[in-house]
Amino acid sequence: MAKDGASGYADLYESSLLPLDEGNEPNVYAQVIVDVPAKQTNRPFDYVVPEELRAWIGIGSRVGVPFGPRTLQGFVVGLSAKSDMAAGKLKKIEQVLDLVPPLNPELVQLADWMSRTYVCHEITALQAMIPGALKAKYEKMIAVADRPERIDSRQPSDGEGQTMLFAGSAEEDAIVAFVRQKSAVSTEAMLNRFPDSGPLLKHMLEQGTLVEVQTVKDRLQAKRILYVEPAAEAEALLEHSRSLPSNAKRQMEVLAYFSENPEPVPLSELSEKLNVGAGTVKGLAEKGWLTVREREVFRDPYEGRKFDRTSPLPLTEQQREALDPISSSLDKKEHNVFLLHGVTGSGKTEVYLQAIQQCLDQGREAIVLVPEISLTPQMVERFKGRFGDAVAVMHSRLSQGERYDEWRKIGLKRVSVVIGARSAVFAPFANLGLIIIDEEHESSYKQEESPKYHARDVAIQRASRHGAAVVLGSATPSLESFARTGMRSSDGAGNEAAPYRLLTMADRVEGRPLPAVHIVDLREELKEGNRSMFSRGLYKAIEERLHKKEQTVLLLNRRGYSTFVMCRSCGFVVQCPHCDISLTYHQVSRSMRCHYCGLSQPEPKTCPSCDSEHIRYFGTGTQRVEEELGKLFPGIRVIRMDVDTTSEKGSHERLLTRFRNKQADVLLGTQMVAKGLDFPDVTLVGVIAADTVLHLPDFRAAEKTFQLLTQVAGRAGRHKLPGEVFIQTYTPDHYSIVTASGHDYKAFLDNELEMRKMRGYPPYCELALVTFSHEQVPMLVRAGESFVARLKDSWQRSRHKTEADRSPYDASTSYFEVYGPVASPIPRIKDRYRFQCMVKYRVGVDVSGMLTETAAAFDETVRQEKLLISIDVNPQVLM
DNA sequence: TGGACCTAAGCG
DNA sequence: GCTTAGGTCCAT
Repeated sequence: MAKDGASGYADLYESSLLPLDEGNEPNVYAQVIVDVPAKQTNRPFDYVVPEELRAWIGIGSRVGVPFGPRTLQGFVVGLSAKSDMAAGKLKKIEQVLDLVPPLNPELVQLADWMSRTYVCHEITALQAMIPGALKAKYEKMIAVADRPERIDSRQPSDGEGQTMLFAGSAEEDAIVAFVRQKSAVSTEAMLNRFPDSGPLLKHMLEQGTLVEVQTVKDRLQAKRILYVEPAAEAEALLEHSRSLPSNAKRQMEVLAYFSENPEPVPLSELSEKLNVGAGTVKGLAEKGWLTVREREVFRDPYEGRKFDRTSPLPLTEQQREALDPISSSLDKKEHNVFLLHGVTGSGKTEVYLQAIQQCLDQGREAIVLVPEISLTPQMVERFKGRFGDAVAVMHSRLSQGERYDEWRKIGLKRVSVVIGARSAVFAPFANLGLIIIDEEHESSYKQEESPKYHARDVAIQRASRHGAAVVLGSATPSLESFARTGMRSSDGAGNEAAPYRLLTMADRVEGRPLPAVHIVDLREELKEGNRSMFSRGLYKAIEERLHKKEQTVLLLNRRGYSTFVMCRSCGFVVQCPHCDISLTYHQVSRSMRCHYCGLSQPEPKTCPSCDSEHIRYFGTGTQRVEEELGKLFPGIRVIRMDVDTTSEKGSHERLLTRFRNKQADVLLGTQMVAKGLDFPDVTLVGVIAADTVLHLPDFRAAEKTFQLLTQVAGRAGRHKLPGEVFIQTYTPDHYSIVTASGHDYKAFLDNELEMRKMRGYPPYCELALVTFSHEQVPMLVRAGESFVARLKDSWQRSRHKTEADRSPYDASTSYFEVYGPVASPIPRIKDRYRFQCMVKYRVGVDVSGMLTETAAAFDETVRQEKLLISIDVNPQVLM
């Protein structure tokens, strides 16, 4: 498929409904990927498109197809006039599940790219693109057996006249007629119509008069409500009204209403307005004066909310300089990737908004990705305020129905901007002009389940096919992205070609200063006898804010500090019996839970190991900080934000609104308080313990620490009042903490690149992680070692092929190393042991194919021995 | 020799 | 992934 600039896909989309190929023969064959995520079915199967469905089927259609003995959901990935299969062997597509194909040819192609790049089944990639509401649901239905003559049960053929038990053969005939008329009936509907037919049905199924068939259903239907409208002109209505008996007051009122308001109105609204019952309306409808019909409506999560319209703000010099290149890229409809490096509070959002505006003015569409937790009402408001109803919002806190409806608006061309988390990158637009990824360094853009895609890479892939621009925005760009701007290409990081263009915004708007940052050495505090979790500096600062009625944000980085239960006598830590990790203490239920397998057990009263009673939960949970705050500052109003307080739908928003309205002095929380929040009266930010992430066994630990500290520090002093930040730490000299306190990204970058280069980590190479799991360790060792050997061998052979056309002086060409197998950082999950090996390879080399092939050699073992092999290309988490 | 059980193949 | 055909093994 040629990519010919911007309009290419719009045309393709239109013509995808039965494009004709070769001599104008109609495309009667469809290539379908079926809903079976298995290696042997990971290819298209040919089906006949029946005449009557031909107008409804396009590339990207969801269909129900017979597959073996059952009916499955599938996606049409191709249409053709010919098929290699013998015509007699082909089956027909049974049903089309959507009026409009939910995917388009570009997305179908993207799924193919994903399955190759991220090593997953194509169906898995396709399913990731549609909302949960459309995931297949299979329903057993009863149909009349498809055969010329049915066995007449009234004449028993097999000895004993058992069928005589069912004397009501008339009922049998009635059932057959009923089912035949409806073509297929669910068991419930059947029992509704023939209440006591249970045993008879069973018999008819055994006899073969009736058969069970499977159909594909959606999990959810579009919401429909009843609308009422007049069936005649106003004059006629009044005429009818006069013909009513004088006591039919209600009916008259309704007719009078419609004579003045002829537009359709929801039945519920009408009954409320005129205080009439549904019966009254029904009566009028039966007389033929009114019409009642169902209409599809959207479940609008923001229904009734008014968003104040905003107009573009005048740009600062540096915003203008950042926008200009994006703008000219849009003008030319060229594919470019921009890395917008702007300090917190530099006004990145306004740049996004104006770029989107331009994109919309061109008649193209835009996608905005934000990390799940920063998709706050505040954020939504800014986009809805500027673009109104043209915006669809998609995030996990919507109900399945709401999400489905927001998504439908895209296909129905009701919206041209989508703002959402990771999966919104698949918004089925046909004419994309711009994709924005805010906080591009966030690890939540990487999906940890299959398909293990990175939204940033998928976005760039999509944009390149549309001639669209991509803007990656961050105050703390990931090293991978920064390296791709070519800033450090001299020492080999990233590609020489510098595929991304760097745009910098170094100052906050209106020249507001970045907050002053104090690093507090907790070791010193301890030495001087302060055993509290608040240093004296932070204590004084909080006290001061309380006094001045300003607000404080406190960050408790819970990772590594999660609440585990330990015995103070012997040091025993309660662990999961099936997974090698500590159980987490949940205060609400007073139980111990396993984060990995979901096991839940009561909190131990005495130590299981030494019987001591000195067993208690450890870790500075947010509750403990809250308690301590209460003790130190009596009367302080604290809002706590963590998994416990934000699990309920909408609670996240409620808490933030309360804080915004100054109903609290302190906002205390985990990572979720670090991102994107913007409150004018926050002048103090405290980090309780900065090094919790730093010591995790992850090569990105320093980067994550720097990002988190910079982000949270950016919450202070964003408006008129100046801000101040306290970072409490046991390692005050670590470069990630020192550079974060100086708001010095460049200094951090230089330090970190040095480390990465020395140790051979991204951006100096790329990684792939292969994890093996099995119930027995020896099997893992054997399989793992054999895998590594095969992989190395495979590389050796492929290298000889490619080296010929590469420069012999470029030593990095051959860079390919495999480490392991070694036990995973979490050595056991759900009673399965885990080993992993890590592959390091040169940036830009495609190792996916090699990994797929190598894994294929283990098919036998996978099937027979229940070995599991999981491949993660460019993993974010090395566990 | 019949039946329970297992495995590998095939699904259009 | 699920079903089924065909092969294996054992008890009758």
